[in-house]
Amino acid sequence: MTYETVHKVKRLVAVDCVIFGYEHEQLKLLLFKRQIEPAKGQWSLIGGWVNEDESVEDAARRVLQSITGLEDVFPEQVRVFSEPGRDPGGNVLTVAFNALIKIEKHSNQMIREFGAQWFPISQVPPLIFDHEEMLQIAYDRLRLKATYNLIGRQLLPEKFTITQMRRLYDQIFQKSFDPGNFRKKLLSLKLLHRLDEKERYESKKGAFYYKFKEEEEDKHVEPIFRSAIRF
Amino acid sequence: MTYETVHKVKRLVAVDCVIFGYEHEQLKLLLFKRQIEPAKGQWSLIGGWVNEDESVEDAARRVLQSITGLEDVFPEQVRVFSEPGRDPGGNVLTVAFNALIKIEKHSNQMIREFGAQWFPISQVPPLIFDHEEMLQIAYDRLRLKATYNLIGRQLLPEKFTITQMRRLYDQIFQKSFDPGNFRKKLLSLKLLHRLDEKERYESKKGAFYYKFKEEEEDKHVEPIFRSAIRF
DNA sequence: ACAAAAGTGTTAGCCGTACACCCATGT
DNA sequence: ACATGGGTGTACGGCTAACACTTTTGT
Repeated sequence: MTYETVHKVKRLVAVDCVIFGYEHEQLKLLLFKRQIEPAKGQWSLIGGWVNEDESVEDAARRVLQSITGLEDVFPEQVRVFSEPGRDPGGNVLTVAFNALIKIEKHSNQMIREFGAQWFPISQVPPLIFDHEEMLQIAYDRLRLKATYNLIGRQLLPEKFTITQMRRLYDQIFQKSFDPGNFRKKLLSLKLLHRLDEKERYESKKGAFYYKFKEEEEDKHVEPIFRSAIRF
Repeated sequence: MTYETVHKVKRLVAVDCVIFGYEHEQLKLLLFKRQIEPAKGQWSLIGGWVNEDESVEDAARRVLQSITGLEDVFPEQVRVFSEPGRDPGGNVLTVAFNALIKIEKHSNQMIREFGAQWFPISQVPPLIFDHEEMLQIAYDRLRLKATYNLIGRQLLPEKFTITQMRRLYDQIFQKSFDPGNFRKKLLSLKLLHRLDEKERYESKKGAFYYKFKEEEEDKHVEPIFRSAIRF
């Protein structure tokens, strides 16, 4: 440890996870009642300390696993927040992460244990410290990603209809995409393949289920809709 | 300091700056001969430790100021690199930053003092540790930014011709933009205003100088060219 | 028969790209 | 006069957005 011999300043390093989920045709955010002082009992993003010999990605995965019980989450860095005084409890450098979660899949018991609650994205309560700024930036990043990648694999069920995907995009961008145009654009990407099975509850006619093609993991695409870019 | 009472792991935190410049119609990168072990004498990005009670942005600005003598640099976060073992000298978490510099403006004396050298972006030597990955990601980020913002204010002289701006974009995207189309697109953004003065060296006819409008600082625009997005 | 969502078709307009072409001027 | 980059014009193709229209089927 070459650098240890000279005295260098070390910092407390944390991760904060912005956990998005999708349920009842609503984009939701998972928030927590803070367990420790300061600001105990107020709503916040879920965070955790980064251990020695651990990457921030691993720390985020560890935190997400402990909360949701899920192993297959893929947290993505948003950015670092390190203004002195951003956390009244100490000089903490935190790395914000985005995570997408299937709400129905995770353990609700864990959630209850941690005093957590899903909030519709349009009805988020006041948050501690700079967490509202973090959320704003994380949400912007999610929309940017949704513009250039077809997201939904981690938010929708394994098989889903075009309409379900459209409703998800409606939620993310807070607008209504044209059903016909959305369908054509989506299928033109060739990232999905149709199953021989129909969804029969949402419409009389029934709508074919689709799945993501396995091989097209996170493929970078042209903007889904030009108008979606603006925000 | 609430969190200090319980023992928490602290980390060495550094910043690494990816410094882009533009000179002789070439996009360049400022690299340094590393002054300390390990890997002393090899090429690297310039880095620095983050002090207590200092944001990573402030640390990046401080490092850039100490190297270039410039006060008005606006480092932008790229992302965190924190894999254990990424730096053989110790367990260092580093935040990568992009910075754009007017090459002719900064103090060359400082540069010499630090064993620094400008490299054309296409002729970068091998770098230490994970700095090549950092550069790759930083460069991708620069191109993304150049797609949605008109950059150049910090790379070109105060007044410049449309052709000079086009050559900068040619360099950034490693392609040749069509002169006529680039001109029309650029002017349609209405981010520049024309001066009553002409550049007289590069062509017989002479080309009007343009300046950035002061009020349009970092305005978010539609993609400059659709084809520029792909990379 | 009607409603309601699935799915297809059509059209107008915008915009990117390619490329032709004139302009101004120093040699 | 001619070469050179500055600057303008045009035309084609592809895509978006708006919306009409057909299909299917449960009630």
